Amino acid sequence: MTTSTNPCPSENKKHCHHDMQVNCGNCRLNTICLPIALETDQIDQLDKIIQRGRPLRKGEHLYHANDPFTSVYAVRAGAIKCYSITNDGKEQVTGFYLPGEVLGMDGISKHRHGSSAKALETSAVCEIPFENLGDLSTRIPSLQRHFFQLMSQEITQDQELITLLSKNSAEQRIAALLLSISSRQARRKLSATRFRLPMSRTDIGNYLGLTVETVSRVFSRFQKLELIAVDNKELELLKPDTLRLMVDGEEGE
Amino acid sequence: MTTSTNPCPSENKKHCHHDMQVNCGNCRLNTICLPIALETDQIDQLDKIIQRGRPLRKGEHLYHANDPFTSVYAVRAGAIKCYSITNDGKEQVTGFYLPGEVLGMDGISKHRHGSSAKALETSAVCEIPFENLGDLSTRIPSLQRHFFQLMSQEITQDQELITLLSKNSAEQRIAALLLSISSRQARRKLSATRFRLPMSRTDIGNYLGLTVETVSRVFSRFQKLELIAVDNKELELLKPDTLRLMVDGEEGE
DNA sequence: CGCCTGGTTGAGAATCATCAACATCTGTGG
DNA sequence: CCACAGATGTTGATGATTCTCAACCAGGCG
Repeated sequence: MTTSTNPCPSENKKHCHHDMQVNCGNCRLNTICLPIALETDQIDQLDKIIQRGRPLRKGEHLYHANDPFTSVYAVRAGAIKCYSITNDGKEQVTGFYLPGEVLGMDGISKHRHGSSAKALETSAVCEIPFENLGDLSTRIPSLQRHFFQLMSQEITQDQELITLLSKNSAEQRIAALLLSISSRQARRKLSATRFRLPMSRTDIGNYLGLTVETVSRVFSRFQKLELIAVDNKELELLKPDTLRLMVDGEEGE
Repeated sequence: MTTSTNPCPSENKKHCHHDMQVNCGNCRLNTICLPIALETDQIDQLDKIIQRGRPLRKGEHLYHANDPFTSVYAVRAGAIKCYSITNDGKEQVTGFYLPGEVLGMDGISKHRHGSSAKALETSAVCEIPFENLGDLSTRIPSLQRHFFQLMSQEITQDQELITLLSKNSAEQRIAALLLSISSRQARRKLSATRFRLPMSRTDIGNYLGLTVETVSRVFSRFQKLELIAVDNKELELLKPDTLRLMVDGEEGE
C-alpha cells in the first residue's frame, strides 16, 4: 500500500482511486447495484444523473438527520453507518451499508433525511438525485420496478432485524450479523469467511440492541468455542454452519 | 348500530356496507389513503384498477407468506395483522394495519409475499394490482411519488420499531404502541383517547418483543396508576401526556 | 353446563445491563 | 522512535428487568 506513485496531488491519500472517471458502465459493482437489470443505453442514462464527489474520510458525514432530502446514495467503497438520535438523546444505529448497497431511502416520505449517515472508514459514494431518478423511472419502467424492489428489500431487511431483536438472544443476534456481513461479502465476490469488520463493537451493540460489554463477551465466547477467530476487527468464520444453526434455531421445535 | 334495515340479504352482518359500490372518489378515507394528492380524474384512473372483494371475516387470511405477489392492499375497514414465521417456527407480528393504511409492500422485491396477512376482525380491503399501479405511476408522476413516499414511510416506521425494541423498556414500548394507535385514530377523525384494541394481548406482546404476561402486567400497572382505563379490549387513555413523557424519556439526560 | 381460548397474577430463574477496573490500540508530539 | 493520552475493547461482580412455569379467572360457544 504505497502512496509514492499517487498521481493525484490534491488528494494525498492511499484511497484515492481517481474515481471521477468511474461510471456505472465500468463499475465492478454494476451487477449488484442500481444498474442491475438495465440495458447498456439505459445505464448510460442513469449514469448521467449520478454525481460522484470526493471520498469521505472516516468519521465524515454524508448527510445529517433532518437535512433536506435530495438524493439517495450508493456505496462504492468503504462502509457507511446510518443512525438516528432518540428523543432522549441516545444514538440508534439503523443500518450498515457496504459497497453496492443503497441508502437514504427513509428520507423520501418527509423530504428530510430520517437519519444521519457517517463513514466508518474512507468511503466513496455515488449520489443519485431523487427527482431525476423519479423522472428517469417514468421513462424506464424496469428502473422504476427495480427501485421499488430496492425499497421493498429495505423493508424486508428491517423486518428481519425486528424479528432478530424481538425473538433472539445476544448470541443469535451477533451470529446473524456476522452471517449477514459474510453473505454480503460473497455477493461482492469477496471471501465469505475472512473479512474486516468496519464498525466498532459499540456500533454492533447499538445496532443489535446490546451493550458493548455483551458484544465483547459473546465474541470471546464464540472464540473460545472456536466458531470464529477474532483479531481486533479482523474476523474469520471458522464454523459458519454452526453459526447458521444457532440463528436458524434448533430450540423452538 | 342496528341491522334491522340491512337491505343486503346475502351478507347478514352489521359490517356489510354494500362496499361493492365504494370507489376512491367517495371513500371517506381518500384524504389519508393512496388517492391523497391526486386530481379527480386521476383518482378515477386509480379507481379503475382497484378491486374490492367481499369482506374478510375475523381470522381469514388476505394472503400467506410465500404466495406469489401480485397486489398491495389498502385497508378500508377493520384491522389486519401481518406476521411471518421464524425459522424455528415461532410467529413474529410485523405490523398492524388500520383503515387508510397500505400493506403488502414487503412482497415487491421477491415477487412473493414476505409475510402473511390476517384479519383481526371483520375487515374490508381494496386490492391494488401492482403491475397496474406501476404502469399508472409512469403516467401519473404524483402517484409514483406518493407510492415512493408510502414505502419510505413503512421504512421509517420499521426503523422506529427497531429503536423501540432496541432501547426501550416494556412500559415504554406499550405506551408507544397505545399512542401510535391513538394518533392513527385521530388521523381518521375518530377519538384519540377512547378506542377498541383490535388485537389480542398475545399479538401485542409478539409485536413488541414481550411475553403476554409482561403485557398484561404493564396494562395492570398503567391502570393502577390511572394512566389508562382498560375493559377487556376497550381502552381509554386517561393521561396521554404522561404516556408521551414515558416514551420520549426523561431518563437519558 | 363445561370446555377452550384468552387474560391475569404470582414465584423463581435467566439473561443481559450496569458499574468498575484493567488492557489494548491509535495517533500525536516530543 | 518512544512516551503518553484518549478512545476502544475486555473481563469480572452485582443487580434489575423480563421470561418461564404454574395456577387461576373470565367469557364465548357448542
